[in-house]
Amino acid sequence: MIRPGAPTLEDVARAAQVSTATVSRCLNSPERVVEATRLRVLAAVDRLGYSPNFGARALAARRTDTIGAIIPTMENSIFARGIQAFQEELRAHKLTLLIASSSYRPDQEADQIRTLTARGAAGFLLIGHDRNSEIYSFLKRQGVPVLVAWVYDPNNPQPSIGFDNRSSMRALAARVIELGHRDIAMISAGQAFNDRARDRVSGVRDAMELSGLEPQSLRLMETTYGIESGADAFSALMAAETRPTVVMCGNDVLAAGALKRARQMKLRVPEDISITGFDDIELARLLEPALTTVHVPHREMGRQAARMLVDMVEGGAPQASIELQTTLQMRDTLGPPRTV
Amino acid sequence: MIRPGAPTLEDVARAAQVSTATVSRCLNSPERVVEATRLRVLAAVDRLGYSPNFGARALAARRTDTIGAIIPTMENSIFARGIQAFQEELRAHKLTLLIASSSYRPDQEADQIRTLTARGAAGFLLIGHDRNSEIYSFLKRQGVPVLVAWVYDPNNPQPSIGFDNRSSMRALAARVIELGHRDIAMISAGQAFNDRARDRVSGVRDAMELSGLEPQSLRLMETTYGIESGADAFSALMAAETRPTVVMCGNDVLAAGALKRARQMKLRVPEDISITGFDDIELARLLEPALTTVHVPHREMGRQAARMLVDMVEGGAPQASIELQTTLQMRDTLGPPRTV
DNA sequence: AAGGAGAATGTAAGCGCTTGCAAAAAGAAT
DNA sequence: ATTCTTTTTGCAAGCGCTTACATTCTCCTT
Repeated sequence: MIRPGAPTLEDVARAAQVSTATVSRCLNSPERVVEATRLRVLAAVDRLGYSPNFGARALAARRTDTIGAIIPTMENSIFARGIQAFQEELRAHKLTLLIASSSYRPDQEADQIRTLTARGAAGFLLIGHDRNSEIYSFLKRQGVPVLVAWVYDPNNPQPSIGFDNRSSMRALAARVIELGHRDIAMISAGQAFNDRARDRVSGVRDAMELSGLEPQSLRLMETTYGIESGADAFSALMAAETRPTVVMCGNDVLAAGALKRARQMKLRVPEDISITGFDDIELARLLEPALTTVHVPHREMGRQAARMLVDMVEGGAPQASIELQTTLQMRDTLGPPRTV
Repeated sequence: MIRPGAPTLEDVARAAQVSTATVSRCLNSPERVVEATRLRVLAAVDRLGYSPNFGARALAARRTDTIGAIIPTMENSIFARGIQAFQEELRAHKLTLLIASSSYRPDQEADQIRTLTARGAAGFLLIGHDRNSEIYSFLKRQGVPVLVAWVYDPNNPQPSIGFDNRSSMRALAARVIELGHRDIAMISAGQAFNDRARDRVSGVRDAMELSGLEPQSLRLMETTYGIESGADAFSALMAAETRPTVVMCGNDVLAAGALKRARQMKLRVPEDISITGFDDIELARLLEPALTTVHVPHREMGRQAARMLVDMVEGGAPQASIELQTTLQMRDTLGPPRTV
């Protein structure tokens, strides 16, 4: 795991007959070097195939220009669009983004945070508030600011940018109830260490309560993330004596699984059973019938998150959380219940 | 972009009343430190929230334990599964993977290669052979080995692991022709700097030639990557005087777009028009009707790629390319042509 | 109790880079 | 020409860490 021969600044300096300081300046503030010299140096850089050593540079300059982000999964596009926008905006600020994924596991997330910190992350974008307080204190001691995304919680002192998962889901559930559904089931991702999942469940219960339904009557199925999990949870729900008339899913991936299984079971959607999602990923429009879901402004969130985090890292000024609005995306998987 | 207060090895050493060498040993080869000392040191590490500085460590140890991978896109799951397996296998070898994406652009890929090299990548996984030779010579001068994946080309001296895109597509096209299709259209990703796309087109032409069809009669539509692009290309193809009876797509994402547009145009698949894909990503099974495509053993490829690359980085022994087999995944979007 | 082997720890050099300061070179003004 | 600026370049310290080597401490052996 060694790179013995890689050329160094000194090699370039020797080849160009200048000092290492001059080479360094050529690379970092070219205007401070007269053209003749600069050309000579850059030629040497090219000829030798020189590549600066980031570690050494960061060490000497005490600056890394690096931001870290840890997302629960890269396997699907739930976070892809937002992170893409985040990265683009960071690049405009000449910052590099280091991405890692945690597979929805708190321990892995903690690991990745340490790894990226070691590698110079000067600020972090993390998803959701829920995590061990040790991580926050570690980051505080390291002097690394954290911005939480995909949620908005004005009551949490930790700055965040995102949307109100609870009220968003409440709005969708209200629409569901308005259509006449009384027997509601829900497939949720694991609620431990996942405030988004919890809030979405609460949102459904809120709506039930507001409409005079018994919140406890919600048939809740908790499962791991993934299409197959969603499908299996759907089967379990449908195995009940009296079937629900609607299955609300905590996200589009679970909904895709539910929909797939519904088709396998020859159930017509939405005539026999309604299904809803959350996130509005690209997949939602491709499914047949197209998925009714909650649209989240991912790109906007990513872009604004980058700006906020840059401010936090540079200015150190405490940032106020920002709330983004979601919208109901009515498509074809939600209809009135069969017998109303 | 500074982290002023972050504790250093020296801070820990002082707190634990030992030398920095001992702290370093505690962290890297704990068995060389007597337990009493070790406990004291680790306690100090914990108390201070110490995190090692990767750059400094790499500098001193002349070792980075880091591998880089550059994939064309993270936006969809074409590469996700393979890279996931790749990463898991690397982790088993105590190596960290740094991932970057190039948006299918050679210049961005070159950039990312330089960036990750600077950050210590001791080996690279790259997709496909096609790239500027300068990049290869740069990497050679840096002493960084490269493994090419997602393709298998025994004629290329560069070691690779993957499958034969050309013969895989030929097999699918042969099946298409066997079903009676004579009027074949194809939607391909851009062929410039993309040997996979080129090979897949060649594969279709091969099959046509073998069956006595004129390869030049293939109606080829080249487009950028993405669902919408696939949909638009499909529209363009269908605007022709005499419509093709089958549209073969260079990958599943384009096929998803084509299928979506076909539905919008009220065409029945496969009765009115057949559509095929390539890759067999998760989406292929979710589409309605489910997509006929070529299955690629992504996980296997990722795992084996990791093993090969580790060998290359450690042993330096030149590796022989490995071929993996694809299989036809017949599902529901391919049928006989309408009038046969 | 002395000597020696082996284990535990410390000392200090140096990895490749940036940057404050000083020196040298190049113009500008007299 | 001479002096004064201003620009361009070099010198050298030091960023946080690992590791070869030197030193000290333990614990046997005799």
